[in-house]
Amino acid sequence: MTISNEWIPIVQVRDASIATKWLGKAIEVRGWVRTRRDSKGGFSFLEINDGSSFGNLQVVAPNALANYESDVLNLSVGSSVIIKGVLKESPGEGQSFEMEATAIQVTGHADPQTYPLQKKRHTFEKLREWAHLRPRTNTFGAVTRVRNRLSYSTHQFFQDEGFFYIHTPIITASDCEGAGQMFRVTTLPLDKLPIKEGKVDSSQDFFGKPAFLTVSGQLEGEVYACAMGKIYTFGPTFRAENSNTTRHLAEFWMIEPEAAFYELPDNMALAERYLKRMIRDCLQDCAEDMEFFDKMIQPGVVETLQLVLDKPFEHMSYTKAVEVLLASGQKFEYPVHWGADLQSEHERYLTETYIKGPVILYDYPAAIKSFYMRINDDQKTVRAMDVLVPGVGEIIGGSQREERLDVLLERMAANGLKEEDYWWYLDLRRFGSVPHAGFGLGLERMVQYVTGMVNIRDVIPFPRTPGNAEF
RNA sequence: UCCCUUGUAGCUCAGUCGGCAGAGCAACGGACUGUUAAUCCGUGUGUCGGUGGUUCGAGCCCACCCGGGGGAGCCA
Repeated sequence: MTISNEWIPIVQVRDASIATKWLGKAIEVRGWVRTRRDSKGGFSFLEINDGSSFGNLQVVAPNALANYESDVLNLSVGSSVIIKGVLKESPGEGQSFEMEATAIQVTGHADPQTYPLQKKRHTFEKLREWAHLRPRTNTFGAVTRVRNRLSYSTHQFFQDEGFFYIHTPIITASDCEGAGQMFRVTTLPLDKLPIKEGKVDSSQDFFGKPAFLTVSGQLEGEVYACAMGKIYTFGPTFRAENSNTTRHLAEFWMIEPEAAFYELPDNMALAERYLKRMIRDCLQDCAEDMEFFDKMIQPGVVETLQLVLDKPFEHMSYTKAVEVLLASGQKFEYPVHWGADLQSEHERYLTETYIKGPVILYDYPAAIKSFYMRINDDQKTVRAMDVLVPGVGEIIGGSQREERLDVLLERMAANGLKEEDYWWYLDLRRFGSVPHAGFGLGLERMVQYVTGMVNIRDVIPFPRTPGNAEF
C-alpha cells in the first residue's frame, strides 16, 4: 500500500456537521487500536483513536481484506494502523458513522503479552510509572486536550485584552527572589569545587556568580509592564522545596500578567475575566472531554463550572475572613487569629463550605506577605489578593506592587534585603514610577480545577517531584 | 521535612494462629455474536520490594534500607 499524504483527523470524522460530506466516499484515517471485536459474520470491529478527540472511530474490517487473517486478526490494543475505507452510516447503536475498511496497513504491532496498557482499568499511580504510555488512555488524552485548551485560552485572552507576551528568563543570576527554595545551576565540577576562603568560589562559575532556575518571572515582568503597559509571561517555574502533596510540583507552568496603572480592583477583575474565559472555552470546545470528567472523575464538575460563569466572584477582605472563621464554630487544627496566615483548612472552609465557589481574599496583614506588595493607608495590611477555588485551594496569588520608592526601601530594610541586589528593580520606582499590579496562576492547578483530577502529578505530562525525574 | 499508610501473578487485591502461594481482571485457546469495557467455557502465571535477624519452619514476627499513596508545612 502506498502512503498518501491526506488523512482525516477522527475528531472530524465523528462530527456529523463536518463528516456528512464524506458519506459514501473513500477516506483515510491513522491512529492506534483501542479494541478489536471479531464477529463470525465475516468481519471485525476496530475502535481507532488518533488523539484528536475523546471518542473512537468504529472501523468495520471485512474478511475479504487480503491481510485479514494475517494482520487484522492479530491486531491488539495499542497497535498503530493506516486505514483506507468508505464512510457509512452505522446500523449499530453508539455511533452515527462508521468506516468500512478497504485496506488496512499495520505500521506497528503491540505485543499483548508485554504491552502494559490492556483493556482494563489501571490506577493513576500505576499509570504514572508508564508516563510514556498513559497519554494513550481515555483520562490522560482528555487531560491533555483540556490543558491545551487552557493554554490556548490564556494566549487568546491576554492578546484580546492588549497584553504583550514576554519571555522572562529561566536562569536567574540573582538569589534574591525569595519565593522559595531554588535549584542551583552550575557548570563547576561537582567532584572538585573551587574553594576560596572556605566557600565555593562562584566567580569561576559560568555566569561569574551563583545562578538558579527561576521561581517567578514577576520582577522581570514588572520591568516590561513599566514600559509596555500590559504584559504576561507563560513559562516553566521551579521550586526546590521538598513538597509531597497532591498540589505541588518541582517544575510547573505559571502565567503571570502584570499591568501598569492597574490597582488591586483592576487586578481582581482581570483575574475573574481570565478564569471565566478559560472555563467557558473548555466547556464549549472540550465538551466531550468535560462530559467524561463529569461522569467518571468528578460528578457535577460541569454544572459547578457553569454556575461559576453565571455569577460574580465573591470578594472578602482578610479581616472579614478571620471574622467568618472565628464565627464558624468549626474546630480547626490551627487556631485562627488576626495576623496569622490562613492554613489549608481555613481556605478550604471559606471556599468550599462558606462561599461554595471561587472567592477572592484581599488586604492581608503586611507581616505575612512579600516586601513588594503595596502598603495600605492603615499601615497594617497590604494590597495582596488570593483567589481560592473549591477542591484546589489557592489558584492565584497576586498583588498591587509598591510603587513608592521610600516605602519600598523601608520594607526591604525591614525584611533584611540589600538595596544593591535590587538596584534595577528600584530603578523602576526612581524613573517614571507607576501604580501597577499582577498575579500568578498555576496552570496545573487550573487543569485540576476544571477537570476535577485530584493529583497534580496527573495533569502535567511528565511530573517532577522530589525523588522523581524519570522520563 | 514531619505524621499516617502501603509494597504478594502483567494489573487490582485476599492470604486467619508462623506450617504446600490464592481470586478477579487482562493475556492465551475454543464457542457464540452488527459488536459497543460484548458474553460463555477452558489454560497459564510468582526474586511475596531489598538486606539481615528470630525460628525446626517466615508472605506473616524483629531491625535497617528502598519505593508508592494520603495528610501537614511551604506555595501556584
